[in-house]
Amino acid sequence: MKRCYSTFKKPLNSNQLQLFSLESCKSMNQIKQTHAHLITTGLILHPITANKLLKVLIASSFGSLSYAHQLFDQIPKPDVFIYNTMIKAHAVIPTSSHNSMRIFLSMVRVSGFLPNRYTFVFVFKACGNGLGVLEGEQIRVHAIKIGLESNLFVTNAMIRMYANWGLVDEARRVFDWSLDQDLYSWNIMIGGYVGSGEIGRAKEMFDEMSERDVVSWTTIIAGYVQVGCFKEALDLFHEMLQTGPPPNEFTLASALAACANLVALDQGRWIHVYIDKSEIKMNERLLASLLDMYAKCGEIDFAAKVFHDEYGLKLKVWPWNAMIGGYAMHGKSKEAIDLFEQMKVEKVSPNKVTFVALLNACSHGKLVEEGRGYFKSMASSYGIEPEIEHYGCMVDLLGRSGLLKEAEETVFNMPMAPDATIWGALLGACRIHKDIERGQRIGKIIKELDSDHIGCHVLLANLYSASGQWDEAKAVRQKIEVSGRKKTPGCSSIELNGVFHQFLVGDRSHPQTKQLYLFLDEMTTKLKNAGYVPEFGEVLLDIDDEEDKETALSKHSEKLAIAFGLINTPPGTAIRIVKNLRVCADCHEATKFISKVYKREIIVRDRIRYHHFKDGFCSCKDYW
DNA sequence: TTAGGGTTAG
Repeated sequence: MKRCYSTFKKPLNSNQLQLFSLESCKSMNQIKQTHAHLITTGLILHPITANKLLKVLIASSFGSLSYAHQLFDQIPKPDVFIYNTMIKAHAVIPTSSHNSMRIFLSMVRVSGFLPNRYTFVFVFKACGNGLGVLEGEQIRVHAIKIGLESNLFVTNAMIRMYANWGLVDEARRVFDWSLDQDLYSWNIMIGGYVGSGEIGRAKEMFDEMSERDVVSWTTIIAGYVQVGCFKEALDLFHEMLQTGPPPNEFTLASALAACANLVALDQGRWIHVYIDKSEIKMNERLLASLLDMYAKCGEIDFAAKVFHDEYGLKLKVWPWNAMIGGYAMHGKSKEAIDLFEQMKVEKVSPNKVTFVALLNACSHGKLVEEGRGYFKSMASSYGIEPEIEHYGCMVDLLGRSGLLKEAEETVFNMPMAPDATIWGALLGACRIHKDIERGQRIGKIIKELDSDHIGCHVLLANLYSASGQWDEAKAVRQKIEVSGRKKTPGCSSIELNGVFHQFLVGDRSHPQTKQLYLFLDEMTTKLKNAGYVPEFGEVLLDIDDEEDKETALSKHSEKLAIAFGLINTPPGTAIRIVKNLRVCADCHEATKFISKVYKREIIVRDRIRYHHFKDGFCSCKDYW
């Protein structure tokens, strides 16, 4: 406001006045009015004015790229600036990047301009953002001819382009050949390795850096989060706090993701306080990470409080998605649906992630009709075409609620090829409802596809053993072993005073092992006295002896972790466990009894959702 | 002298 006032006090010439009114445009209508005015006064012929109008159209939230493009087509003699502005605008939109190329070629061939270093930065961006290697190489030849290939900005854009294509070795070659590299070059390379899943090489480069800024740190921390090394990510975050630059909102979002996945509530809370105390600007993404952390640490009600307190960010879709996803995880389907309806009232447009969360909520609450309705509304009411993830949700929803035929039909009628997750959802449903015939049929398809998804084969083996067909189960297991692929071992962890303790099935590596197993024996007896009966259907090995079956069950990783929690925490405190796979029926039953017998709240997060055990009941109401 | 490169959900 102050600046506007002082600008008005100074006398302006008509040109300045036009530029000023352009920048203060608040709607498409105002832009159109100004545009008309620029035409009548002839000012539109001035390249700077035309470019300014283009920029407003491209950069403002209400502007439109197609209008900008129309304007661009009407400019009789666009200068290099205007060309570059248009190339850049199209470059950042993957579906539009071919337009960048078209404009570039027209600039060179029709107008006969020599591209400058800015031009190449934008065109390379477009190439890495939706165009192919052929186009990129073609542009590279142009750059070499003009002698701009060695310009640092251009080189960095090229490194980024190759990294985007997944050609990280070629990116590295450009990096190594480059005469000088700066912090950006290094950060782009590290980001490239991270994007290709090569966290080891990313870390090597990170360690070699003579100087690291906040982006270097954030990239490597986010990289560890991406590959599931949450502990390493958090360790690096602590190292950064001690020796590195102050974290920014990007860093904290990644650190929160690590806390969320480790169920490290104390550290997550610490970051929340850090955000409030420091100058970190809360944005919709950081808020979403914060809500996700609270939800994943079991504090869904507190997440809701934070969400409602941050009213200013309620116009963005990210926090809504985090909350709806959080409710879904906790099986609070009604709350998730209410929030989605509230979102409509607030006129926040949902995106595809919103529907994944919403359909998951329906799935966990067995809300078949609602799920069907929302799935249909995606395309008809919101213009969002369902993607494979949404079909996955539907297969899961239908299958788990027992509508196996409809679930199978959904898979066969999908507009895209089903992936391993889809087959897994269907097979999982067959297992829950003990539909051997269908399961075998699905299993055969999976075998034919020779899916790399090891989980599918394991599910098939489990389906056989759950129905007592030990020979078939053995055969599938042997095939898995022969193929040399490894089943992900069940692993549960618990945080105690900031230290994580991990347990595998039958783990004997923990220092407290002896005490732990003694406690487990005692615990099993107590549970049985309270009415607990082991569920042998979950014993996946061909064991004849009842007693041995029971021993196999009692060593499941979540039981070990819970026992460890019971031993090491004061009576009455909640125990938080995180498991990498789904919780098994027997552990689920046992944990209900533990919560009652030991008077503890036990919050277990499995691969898909939360189980909140209290007084002998679970929040999932035995439907998961 | 109106422009440039790197990092954040399911």
